[in-house]
Amino acid sequence: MSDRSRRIPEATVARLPVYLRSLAELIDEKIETVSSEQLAEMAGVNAAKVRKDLSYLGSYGTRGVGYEVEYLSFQMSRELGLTHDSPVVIIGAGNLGQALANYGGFKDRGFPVAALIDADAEKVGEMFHGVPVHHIDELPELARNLKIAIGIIATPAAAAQGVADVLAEAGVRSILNFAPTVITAPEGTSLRKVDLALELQVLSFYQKHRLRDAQADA
Amino acid sequence: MSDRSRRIPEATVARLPVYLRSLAELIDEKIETVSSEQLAEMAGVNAAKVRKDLSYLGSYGTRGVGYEVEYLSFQMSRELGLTHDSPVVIIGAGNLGQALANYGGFKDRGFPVAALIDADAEKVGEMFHGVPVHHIDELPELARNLKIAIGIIATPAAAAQGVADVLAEAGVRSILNFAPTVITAPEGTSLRKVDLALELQVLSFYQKHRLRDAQADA
DNA sequence: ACAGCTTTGTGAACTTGTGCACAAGCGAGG
DNA sequence: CCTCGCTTGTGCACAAGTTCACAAAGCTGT
Repeated sequence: MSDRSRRIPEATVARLPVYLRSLAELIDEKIETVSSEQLAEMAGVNAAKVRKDLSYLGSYGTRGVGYEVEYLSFQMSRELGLTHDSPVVIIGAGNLGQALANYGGFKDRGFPVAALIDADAEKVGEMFHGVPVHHIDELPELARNLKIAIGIIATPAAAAQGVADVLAEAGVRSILNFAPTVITAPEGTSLRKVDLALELQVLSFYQKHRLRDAQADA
Repeated sequence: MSDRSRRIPEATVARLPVYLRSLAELIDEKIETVSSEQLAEMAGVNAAKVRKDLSYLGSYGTRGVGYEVEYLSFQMSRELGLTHDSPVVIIGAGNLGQALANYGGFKDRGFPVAALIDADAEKVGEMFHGVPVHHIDELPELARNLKIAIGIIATPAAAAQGVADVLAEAGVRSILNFAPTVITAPEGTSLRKVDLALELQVLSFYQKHRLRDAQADA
Protein backbone atom coordinates (compact mmCIF):
# COMPACT_ATOMS: atom_id res chain seq x y z
CA MET A 1 0.00 0.00 0.00
CA SER A 2 3.02 2.27 -0.21
CA ASP A 3 1.94 3.33 -3.69
CA ARG A 4 -0.67 6.02 -4.02
CA SER A 5 -3.40 3.54 -4.89
CA ARG A 6 -5.64 5.03 -2.27
CA ARG A 7 -9.28 5.28 -1.90
CA ILE A 8 -9.54 5.59 1.85
CA PRO A 9 -12.58 3.74 3.20
CA GLU A 10 -15.28 5.88 4.72
CA ALA A 11 -15.06 4.07 8.04
CA THR A 12 -11.37 4.85 8.18
CA VAL A 13 -11.88 8.53 7.37
CA ALA A 14 -14.25 8.80 10.31
CA ARG A 15 -11.59 7.43 12.64
CA LEU A 16 -8.69 9.59 11.48
CA PRO A 17 -9.77 12.59 13.57
CA VAL A 18 -9.82 10.36 16.64
CA TYR A 19 -6.28 9.22 15.99
CA LEU A 20 -5.26 12.78 15.35
CA ARG A 21 -6.62 13.87 18.70
CA SER A 22 -4.69 11.08 20.38
CA LEU A 23 -1.53 12.12 18.61
CA ALA A 24 -2.05 15.70 19.78
CA GLU A 25 -2.16 14.44 23.36
CA LEU A 26 1.05 12.51 22.83
CA ILE A 27 2.73 15.59 21.42
CA ASP A 28 1.68 17.52 24.54
CA GLU A 29 3.29 14.83 26.64
CA LYS A 30 6.43 15.05 24.54
CA ILE A 31 6.18 11.40 23.58
CA GLU A 32 8.00 10.85 20.32
CA THR A 33 7.05 7.35 19.32
CA VAL A 34 3.86 5.33 19.60
CA SER A 35 2.92 1.75 18.78
CA SER A 36 -0.32 0.71 17.15
CA GLU A 37 -1.17 -0.96 20.43
CA GLN A 38 -0.90 2.25 22.46
CA LEU A 39 -2.70 4.32 19.87
CA ALA A 40 -5.48 1.73 19.76
CA GLU A 41 -5.87 2.00 23.51
CA MET A 42 -6.16 5.77 23.33
CA ALA A 43 -8.56 5.75 20.40
CA GLY A 44 -10.74 2.99 21.81
CA VAL A 45 -10.29 0.57 18.92
CA ASN A 46 -8.14 -2.49 18.36
CA ALA A 47 -4.58 -2.46 17.17
CA ALA A 48 -5.15 -4.29 13.90
CA LYS A 49 -7.63 -1.65 12.88
CA VAL A 50 -5.20 1.13 13.69
CA ARG A 51 -2.51 -0.46 11.55
CA LYS A 52 -4.85 -1.03 8.66
CA ASP A 53 -6.22 2.49 8.86
CA LEU A 54 -2.77 4.05 8.99
CA SER A 55 -1.59 1.90 6.13
CA TYR A 56 -4.06 3.69 3.87
CA LEU A 57 -2.17 6.90 4.49
CA GLY A 58 1.08 5.31 3.45
CA SER A 59 3.80 3.35 5.15
CA TYR A 60 4.70 5.77 7.90
CA GLY A 61 5.65 3.36 10.66
CA THR A 62 8.90 1.61 11.49
CA ARG A 63 8.74 -2.08 12.20
CA GLY A 64 9.98 -3.02 15.61
CA VAL A 65 9.61 0.60 16.73
CA GLY A 66 6.23 2.12 15.98
CA TYR A 67 5.13 5.45 14.53
CA GLU A 68 6.88 8.76 14.96
CA VAL A 69 4.22 10.91 16.60
CA GLU A 70 5.00 14.29 15.05
CA TYR A 71 5.48 12.95 11.58
CA LEU A 72 2.34 10.84 11.62
CA SER A 73 0.35 13.75 12.99
CA PHE A 74 1.61 15.94 10.17
CA GLN A 75 0.82 13.42 7.47
CA MET A 76 -2.62 12.84 8.88
CA SER A 77 -3.38 16.56 9.10
CA ARG A 78 -2.30 16.94 5.53
CA GLU A 79 -4.53 14.09 4.42
CA LEU A 80 -7.48 15.60 6.26
CA GLY A 81 -6.82 19.01 4.75
CA LEU A 82 -6.15 20.55 8.15
CA THR A 83 -2.95 22.36 7.28
CA HIS A 84 -4.73 25.68 7.28
CA ASP A 85 -7.80 27.10 9.02
CA SER A 86 -11.18 26.75 7.30
CA PRO A 87 -13.62 29.43 8.36
CA VAL A 88 -17.22 28.30 8.73
CA VAL A 89 -20.56 30.08 8.84
CA ILE A 90 -23.44 29.03 11.04
CA ILE A 91 -26.88 29.59 9.62
CA GLY A 92 -29.51 30.14 12.28
CA ALA A 93 -28.76 32.50 15.15
CA GLY A 94 -31.22 30.85 17.52
CA ASN A 95 -30.27 28.97 20.64
CA LEU A 96 -28.37 26.22 18.93
CA GLY A 97 -26.63 28.52 16.49
CA GLN A 98 -25.50 30.86 19.24
CA ALA A 99 -24.28 27.97 21.32
CA LEU A 100 -22.30 26.56 18.44
CA ALA A 101 -20.82 29.98 17.72
CA ASN A 102 -19.67 30.10 21.30
CA TYR A 103 -18.34 26.55 21.35
CA GLY A 104 -14.59 26.91 21.50
CA GLY A 105 -13.94 23.49 20.04
CA PHE A 106 -14.39 24.66 16.45
CA LYS A 107 -11.77 27.39 16.51
CA ASP A 108 -9.39 25.18 18.49
CA ARG A 109 -9.44 22.64 15.72
CA GLY A 110 -9.02 25.06 12.88
CA PHE A 111 -12.60 25.97 12.08
CA PRO A 112 -13.13 29.57 13.21
CA VAL A 113 -16.72 30.78 13.06
CA ALA A 114 -16.60 33.72 10.67
CA ALA A 115 -20.26 34.66 10.82
CA LEU A 116 -23.71 33.80 12.04
CA ILE A 117 -26.46 34.07 9.46
CA ASP A 118 -30.13 34.61 10.11
CA ALA A 119 -33.25 35.46 8.15
CA ASP A 120 -34.54 37.69 10.94
CA ALA A 121 -33.61 41.33 10.21
CA GLU A 122 -33.92 42.09 13.94
CA LYS A 123 -30.86 40.03 14.72
CA VAL A 124 -28.69 41.30 11.89
CA GLY A 125 -25.89 43.52 13.11
CA GLU A 126 -25.80 42.03 16.58
CA MET A 127 -22.73 40.23 17.86
CA PHE A 128 -22.77 36.94 19.73
CA HIS A 129 -19.53 36.00 21.42
CA GLY A 130 -17.60 38.14 19.00
CA VAL A 131 -19.33 36.74 15.93
CA PRO A 132 -21.39 39.16 13.82
CA VAL A 133 -24.85 38.27 12.55
CA HIS A 134 -25.48 38.79 8.85
CA HIS A 135 -28.60 38.44 6.77
CA ILE A 136 -29.04 35.37 4.65
CA ASP A 137 -29.09 37.54 1.53
CA GLU A 138 -25.49 38.46 2.22
CA LEU A 139 -24.41 34.84 2.29
CA PRO A 140 -23.16 34.55 -1.30
CA GLU A 141 -20.99 37.63 -0.97
CA LEU A 142 -19.72 36.58 2.47
CA ALA A 143 -18.89 33.12 1.25
CA ARG A 144 -16.82 34.57 -1.55
CA ASN A 145 -15.06 37.22 0.49
CA LEU A 146 -14.28 35.07 3.49
CA LYS A 147 -13.56 31.96 1.44
CA ILE A 148 -16.10 29.98 3.40
CA ALA A 149 -15.97 26.29 2.57
CA ILE A 150 -18.26 24.88 5.22
CA GLY A 151 -21.77 25.83 6.25
CA ILE A 152 -23.40 24.66 9.46
CA ILE A 153 -27.19 24.55 9.43
CA ALA A 154 -28.72 25.29 12.83
CA THR A 155 -32.16 26.43 11.74
CA PRO A 156 -35.55 24.89 12.47
CA ALA A 157 -36.27 21.82 10.35
CA ALA A 158 -38.66 23.65 8.06
CA ALA A 159 -35.99 26.10 6.91
CA ALA A 160 -33.15 23.63 6.48
CA GLN A 161 -33.61 22.60 2.87
CA GLY A 162 -33.94 26.17 1.71
CA VAL A 163 -30.74 27.09 3.50
CA ALA A 164 -28.97 24.11 1.98
CA ASP A 165 -30.01 25.30 -1.46
CA VAL A 166 -28.70 28.79 -0.79
CA LEU A 167 -25.42 27.39 0.50
CA ALA A 168 -24.99 25.18 -2.54
CA GLU A 169 -25.82 28.10 -4.79
CA ALA A 170 -23.24 30.22 -2.99
CA GLY A 171 -20.59 27.62 -3.74
CA VAL A 172 -20.31 26.18 -0.24
CA ARG A 173 -19.46 22.56 -0.94
CA SER A 174 -19.55 21.11 2.58
CA ILE A 175 -22.59 21.18 4.81
CA LEU A 176 -23.11 20.02 8.38
CA ASN A 177 -26.79 19.76 9.20
CA PHE A 178 -28.06 20.02 12.78
CA ALA A 179 -31.68 20.45 11.80
CA PRO A 180 -33.76 17.38 12.56
CA THR A 181 -34.77 16.66 8.99
CA VAL A 182 -33.40 14.99 5.92
CA ILE A 183 -32.01 17.39 3.36
CA THR A 184 -30.37 16.88 0.01
CA ALA A 185 -27.56 18.72 -1.67
CA PRO A 186 -26.40 18.65 -5.27
CA GLU A 187 -23.80 16.23 -6.54
CA GLY A 188 -20.35 17.37 -5.55
CA THR A 189 -21.43 18.71 -2.18
CA SER A 190 -20.61 16.76 0.98
CA LEU A 191 -23.33 16.54 3.53
CA ARG A 192 -23.20 15.22 7.05
CA LYS A 193 -25.74 15.38 9.80
CA VAL A 194 -25.79 15.53 13.57
CA ASP A 195 -29.13 14.69 15.08
CA LEU A 196 -29.13 15.15 18.81
CA ALA A 197 -32.50 13.62 19.60
CA LEU A 198 -31.78 10.69 17.30
CA GLU A 199 -28.88 9.68 19.49
CA LEU A 200 -31.12 9.64 22.52
CA GLN A 201 -33.66 7.53 20.68
CA VAL A 202 -31.00 5.02 19.78
CA LEU A 203 -29.90 4.89 23.41
CA SER A 204 -33.52 4.38 24.35
CA PHE A 205 -33.69 1.38 22.06
CA TYR A 206 -30.70 -0.30 23.61
CA GLN A 207 -31.98 0.53 27.06
CA LYS A 208 -35.18 -1.26 26.27
CA HIS A 209 -33.48 -4.25 24.73
CA ARG A 210 -30.28 -4.19 26.71
CA LEU A 211 -28.44 -6.67 24.60
CA ARG A 212 -25.14 -7.79 26.01
CA ASP A 213 -23.49 -6.01 23.08
CA ALA A 214 -25.30 -2.76 23.60
CA GLN A 215 -21.95 -0.99 23.62
CA ALA A 216 -22.93 0.85 20.50
CA ASP A 217 -20.29 2.77 18.64
CA ALA A 218 -18.27 5.43 20.46
CA MET B 1 -39.44 -12.61 9.72
CA SER B 2 -42.90 -12.51 11.18
CA ASP B 3 -41.68 -14.56 14.12
CA ARG B 4 -39.93 -12.77 16.92
CA SER B 5 -36.52 -14.05 15.89
CA ARG B 6 -35.16 -10.59 15.97
CA ARG B 7 -31.84 -9.12 16.60
CA ILE B 8 -32.24 -5.79 14.87
CA PRO B 9 -29.01 -4.75 13.12
CA GLU B 10 -27.29 -1.70 14.52
CA ALA B 11 -27.49 0.11 11.20
CA THR B 12 -31.23 -0.40 11.17
CA VAL B 13 -31.66 0.88 14.72
CA ALA B 14 -29.91 4.10 13.75
CA ARG B 15 -32.40 4.63 10.92
CA LEU B 16 -35.58 3.92 12.86
CA PRO B 17 -35.72 7.42 14.38
CA VAL B 18 -35.48 8.89 10.89
CA TYR B 19 -38.42 6.82 9.71
CA LEU B 20 -40.30 7.75 12.85
CA ARG B 21 -39.79 11.43 12.17
CA SER B 22 -41.08 10.94 8.64
CA LEU B 23 -44.12 9.12 9.94
CA ALA B 24 -44.80 12.00 12.35
CA GLU B 25 -44.87 14.37 9.39
CA LEU B 26 -47.29 12.12 7.57
CA ILE B 27 -49.54 12.01 10.60
CA ASP B 28 -49.54 15.81 10.68
CA GLU B 29 -50.61 15.81 7.07
CA LYS B 30 -53.33 13.31 7.88
CA ILE B 31 -51.95 10.80 5.42
CA GLU B 32 -53.04 7.33 6.42
CA THR B 33 -51.00 5.06 4.22
CA VAL B 34 -47.45 5.17 2.93
CA SER B 35 -45.44 2.99 0.56
CA SER B 36 -41.84 2.01 1.11
CA GLU B 37 -41.04 4.14 -1.92
CA GLN B 38 -42.50 7.30 -0.41
CA LEU B 39 -41.00 6.66 2.99
CA ALA B 40 -37.63 6.06 1.37
CA GLU B 41 -37.87 9.39 -0.38
CA MET B 42 -38.63 11.16 2.89
CA ALA B 43 -35.93 9.40 4.84
CA GLY B 44 -33.31 9.81 2.16
CA VAL B 45 -32.60 6.10 1.65
CA ASN B 46 -33.70 3.56 -0.92
CA ALA B 47 -36.91 1.62 -0.85
CA ALA B 48 -35.39 -1.83 -0.48
CA LYS B 49 -33.64 -0.71 2.67
CA VAL B 50 -36.85 0.66 4.10
CA ARG B 51 -38.63 -2.61 3.52
CA LYS B 52 -35.84 -4.68 5.02
CA ASP B 53 -35.56 -2.38 8.01
CA LEU B 54 -39.29 -2.45 8.66
CA SER B 55 -39.38 -6.20 8.25
CA TYR B 56 -37.20 -6.53 11.35
CA LEU B 57 -40.01 -4.97 13.35
CA GLY B 58 -42.51 -7.48 12.07
CA SER B 59 -44.75 -7.75 9.09
CA TYR B 60 -46.68 -4.53 9.42
CA GLY B 61 -47.30 -3.72 5.78
CA THR B 62 -50.02 -4.73 3.37
CA ARG B 63 -48.95 -5.92 -0.07
CA GLY B 64 -50.29 -3.82 -2.87
CA VAL B 65 -51.12 -1.04 -0.39
CA GLY B 66 -48.25 -0.03 1.83
CA TYR B 67 -47.97 0.69 5.54
CA GLU B 68 -50.62 2.17 7.75
CA VAL B 69 -48.93 5.31 9.09
CA GLU B 70 -50.39 5.46 12.60
CA TYR B 71 -49.98 1.79 13.28
CA LEU B 72 -46.41 1.66 12.02
CA SER B 73 -45.54 4.74 14.02
CA PHE B 74 -46.93 3.15 17.14
CA GLN B 75 -45.07 -0.11 16.64
CA MET B 76 -41.87 1.72 15.97
CA SER B 77 -42.22 3.92 19.04
CA ARG B 78 -42.79 0.84 21.11
CA GLU B 79 -39.74 -0.87 19.72
CA LEU B 80 -37.63 2.21 20.45
CA GLY B 81 -38.97 2.46 23.96
CA LEU B 82 -40.53 5.83 23.33
CA THR B 83 -43.94 5.13 24.79
CA HIS B 84 -43.13 7.23 27.84
CA ASP B 85 -40.85 10.19 28.55
CA SER B 86 -37.30 9.51 29.72
CA PRO B 87 -35.85 12.37 31.74
CA VAL B 88 -32.19 13.10 31.16
CA VAL B 89 -29.52 14.97 33.07
CA ILE B 90 -26.83 17.07 31.46
CA ILE B 91 -23.47 17.10 33.21
CA GLY B 92 -21.52 20.28 32.63
CA ALA B 93 -23.32 23.63 32.91
CA GLY B 94 -20.88 25.44 30.63
CA ASN B 95 -21.76 26.84 27.24
CA LEU B 96 -22.55 23.57 25.62
CA GLY B 97 -24.47 22.19 28.59
CA GLN B 98 -26.60 25.31 28.84
CA ALA B 99 -27.28 25.29 25.14
CA LEU B 100 -28.34 21.67 25.24
CA ALA B 101 -30.59 22.38 28.23
CA ASN B 102 -32.23 25.09 26.21
CA TYR B 103 -32.54 23.02 23.06
CA GLY B 104 -36.21 22.30 22.70
CA GLY B 105 -35.69 19.22 20.57
CA PHE B 106 -35.05 16.97 23.54
CA LYS B 107 -38.29 17.63 25.37
CA ASP B 108 -40.24 17.55 22.12
CA ARG B 109 -39.08 14.03 21.51
CA GLY B 110 -39.72 12.74 24.96
CA PHE B 111 -36.45 13.48 26.71
CA PRO B 112 -37.09 16.33 29.16
CA VAL B 113 -33.99 17.77 30.79
CA ALA B 114 -34.54 17.21 34.50
CA ALA B 115 -31.34 18.79 35.75
CA LEU B 116 -28.00 20.31 34.90
CA ILE B 117 -25.08 19.05 36.94
CA ASP B 118 -21.83 20.85 37.58
CA ALA B 119 -18.81 20.50 39.82
CA ASP B 120 -18.61 24.26 40.37
CA ALA B 121 -20.37 25.19 43.61
CA GLU B 122 -20.85 28.72 42.27
CA LYS B 123 -23.31 27.53 39.69
CA VAL B 124 -25.30 25.23 41.94
CA GLY B 125 -28.74 26.55 42.70
CA GLU B 126 -28.96 28.68 39.57
CA MET B 127 -31.54 28.03 36.94
CA PHE B 128 -30.91 27.95 33.20
CA HIS B 129 -33.98 28.02 31.02
CA GLY B 130 -36.03 26.54 33.80
CA VAL B 131 -33.57 23.78 34.57
CA PRO B 132 -31.95 23.79 38.02
CA VAL B 133 -28.22 23.23 38.49
CA HIS B 134 -27.20 20.60 41.03
CA HIS B 135 -23.83 19.56 42.34
CA ILE B 136 -22.25 16.42 41.01
CA ASP B 137 -22.31 14.90 44.50
CA GLU B 138 -26.09 14.94 44.35
CA LEU B 139 -26.14 12.94 41.16
CA PRO B 140 -26.71 9.48 42.63
CA GLU B 141 -29.66 10.68 44.67
CA LEU B 142 -31.10 12.67 41.79
CA ALA B 143 -30.77 9.74 39.44
CA ARG B 144 -32.72 7.57 41.84
CA ASN B 145 -35.41 10.08 42.69
CA LEU B 146 -36.03 11.28 39.17
CA LYS B 147 -35.55 7.87 37.60
CA ILE B 148 -32.90 9.20 35.26
CA ALA B 149 -31.91 6.68 32.64
CA ILE B 150 -29.74 8.81 30.38
CA GLY B 151 -26.80 11.08 31.15
CA ILE B 152 -25.43 13.60 28.69
CA ILE B 153 -21.79 14.55 29.19
CA ALA B 154 -21.05 18.14 28.18
CA THR B 155 -17.93 18.74 30.25
CA PRO B 156 -14.41 19.51 29.07
CA ALA B 157 -12.56 16.46 27.78
CA ALA B 158 -10.45 16.12 30.90
CA ALA B 159 -13.46 15.61 33.14
CA ALA B 160 -15.44 13.29 30.89
CA GLN B 161 -14.16 9.91 32.04
CA GLY B 162 -14.64 10.82 35.70
CA VAL B 163 -18.21 11.86 35.02
CA ALA B 164 -18.86 8.66 33.10
CA ASP B 165 -17.65 6.67 36.10
CA VAL B 166 -19.94 8.60 38.44
CA LEU B 167 -22.89 8.07 36.08
CA ALA B 168 -22.23 4.37 35.83
CA GLU B 169 -21.89 4.16 39.60
CA ALA B 170 -25.20 5.98 39.98
CA GLY B 171 -26.91 3.36 37.83
CA VAL B 172 -27.32 5.47 34.71
CA ARG B 173 -27.02 2.90 31.96
CA SER B 174 -27.09 5.12 28.88
CA ILE B 175 -24.53 7.83 28.18
CA LEU B 176 -24.28 10.35 25.38
CA ASN B 177 -20.83 11.91 25.27
CA PHE B 178 -20.24 15.35 23.76
CA ALA B 179 -16.75 15.73 25.20
CA PRO B 180 -14.07 15.40 22.54
CA THR B 181 -12.36 12.40 24.03
CA VAL B 182 -12.73 8.64 24.08
CA ILE B 183 -14.32 7.33 27.24
CA THR B 184 -15.24 3.86 28.39
CA ALA B 185 -18.15 2.62 30.40
CA PRO B 186 -18.71 -0.71 32.11
CA GLU B 187 -20.34 -3.65 30.40
CA GLY B 188 -24.08 -3.21 30.27
CA THR B 189 -23.91 0.53 29.73
CA SER B 190 -24.65 1.96 26.30
CA LEU B 191 -22.38 4.70 25.15
CA ARG B 192 -22.69 6.93 22.13
CA LYS B 193 -20.71 9.97 21.18
CA VAL B 194 -21.29 13.18 19.27
CA ASP B 195 -18.10 14.91 18.26
CA LEU B 196 -18.82 18.24 16.62
CA ALA B 197 -15.31 19.05 15.43
CA LEU B 198 -14.84 15.52 14.14
CA GLU B 199 -17.67 16.04 11.68
CA LEU B 200 -15.99 19.15 10.34
CA GLN B 201 -12.72 17.30 9.96
CA VAL B 202 -14.42 14.58 7.98
CA LEU B 203 -16.00 17.23 5.75
CA SER B 204 -12.56 18.76 5.35
CA PHE B 205 -11.22 15.43 4.14
CA TYR B 206 -13.85 15.06 1.46
CA GLN B 207 -13.42 18.67 0.47
CA LYS B 208 -9.74 18.04 -0.11
CA HIS B 209 -10.29 14.84 -2.01
CA ARG B 210 -13.65 15.63 -3.52
CA LEU B 211 -14.33 12.14 -4.70
CA ARG B 212 -17.37 11.84 -6.88
CA ASP B 213 -18.97 9.86 -4.04
CA ALA B 214 -18.22 12.44 -1.38
CA GLN B 215 -21.88 12.38 -0.43
CA ALA B 216 -20.96 10.99 2.95
CA ASP B 217 -23.71 9.64 5.08
CA ALA B 218 -26.62 11.93 6.05
C1' DA C 1 -64.22 -15.64 -9.87
C1' DC C 2 -60.58 -14.01 -12.25
C1' DA C 3 -57.17 -10.89 -14.49
C1' DG C 4 -54.23 -7.19 -13.95
C1' DC C 5 -51.90 -3.88 -11.25
C1' DT C 6 -49.47 -2.69 -7.14
C1' DT C 7 -46.43 -3.24 -3.27
C1' DT C 8 -44.55 -6.05 0.35
C1' DG C 9 -41.23 -9.37 2.24
C1' DT C 10 -37.11 -11.86 1.50
C1' DG C 11 -33.49 -15.03 -0.60
C1' DA C 12 -29.29 -14.32 -2.66
C1' DA C 13 -25.45 -11.78 -4.63
C1' DC C 14 -22.46 -8.27 -3.70
C1' DT C 15 -19.95 -4.67 -1.18
C1' DT C 16 -17.84 -2.87 2.83
C1' DG C 17 -15.72 -3.37 7.16
C1' DT C 18 -13.33 -6.14 10.84
C1' DG C 19 -9.97 -9.02 13.06
C1' DC C 20 -6.70 -12.70 13.07
C1' DA C 21 -2.34 -14.37 12.30
C1' DC C 22 2.00 -14.21 10.39
C1' DA C 23 5.81 -12.97 7.24
C1' DA C 24 8.73 -9.07 6.47
C1' DG C 25 11.56 -5.64 8.30
C1' DC C 26 14.01 -2.96 11.73
C1' DG C 27 17.05 -2.14 15.78
C1' DA C 28 19.91 -3.69 19.55
C1' DG C 29 23.31 -6.38 21.56
C1' DG C 30 26.92 -9.45 21.48
C1' DC D 1 27.72 -10.01 11.07
C1' DC D 2 24.39 -12.67 12.98
C1' DT D 3 20.65 -13.56 16.10
C1' DC D 4 16.78 -12.24 18.82
C1' DG D 5 12.86 -9.63 20.05
C1' DC D 6 9.59 -6.42 18.69
C1' DT D 7 6.18 -4.10 15.67
C1' DT D 8 4.47 -3.08 11.25
C1' DG D 9 1.94 -4.14 7.06
C1' DT D 10 -1.19 -7.21 4.84
C1' DG D 11 -3.45 -11.55 2.97
C1' DC D 12 -7.33 -13.95 4.19
C1' DA D 13 -11.54 -15.41 6.25
C1' DC D 14 -15.43 -13.85 8.34
C1' DA D 15 -19.19 -10.61 9.65
C1' DA D 16 -22.21 -6.81 8.70
C1' DG D 17 -24.68 -4.09 5.64
C1' DT D 18 -26.67 -3.03 1.06
C1' DT D 19 -29.05 -3.80 -3.15
C1' DC D 20 -31.31 -6.50 -6.56
C1' DA D 21 -34.91 -9.01 -8.26
C1' DC D 22 -38.87 -11.67 -7.82
C1' DA D 23 -42.48 -14.60 -5.79
C1' DA D 24 -46.32 -13.95 -2.73
C1' DA D 25 -50.20 -11.45 -1.54
C1' DG D 26 -53.65 -7.97 -1.51
C1' DC D 27 -56.93 -4.73 -3.91
C1' DT D 28 -59.93 -3.24 -7.90
C1' DG D 29 -62.80 -3.68 -11.61
C1' DT D 30 -65.21 -6.58 -14.67
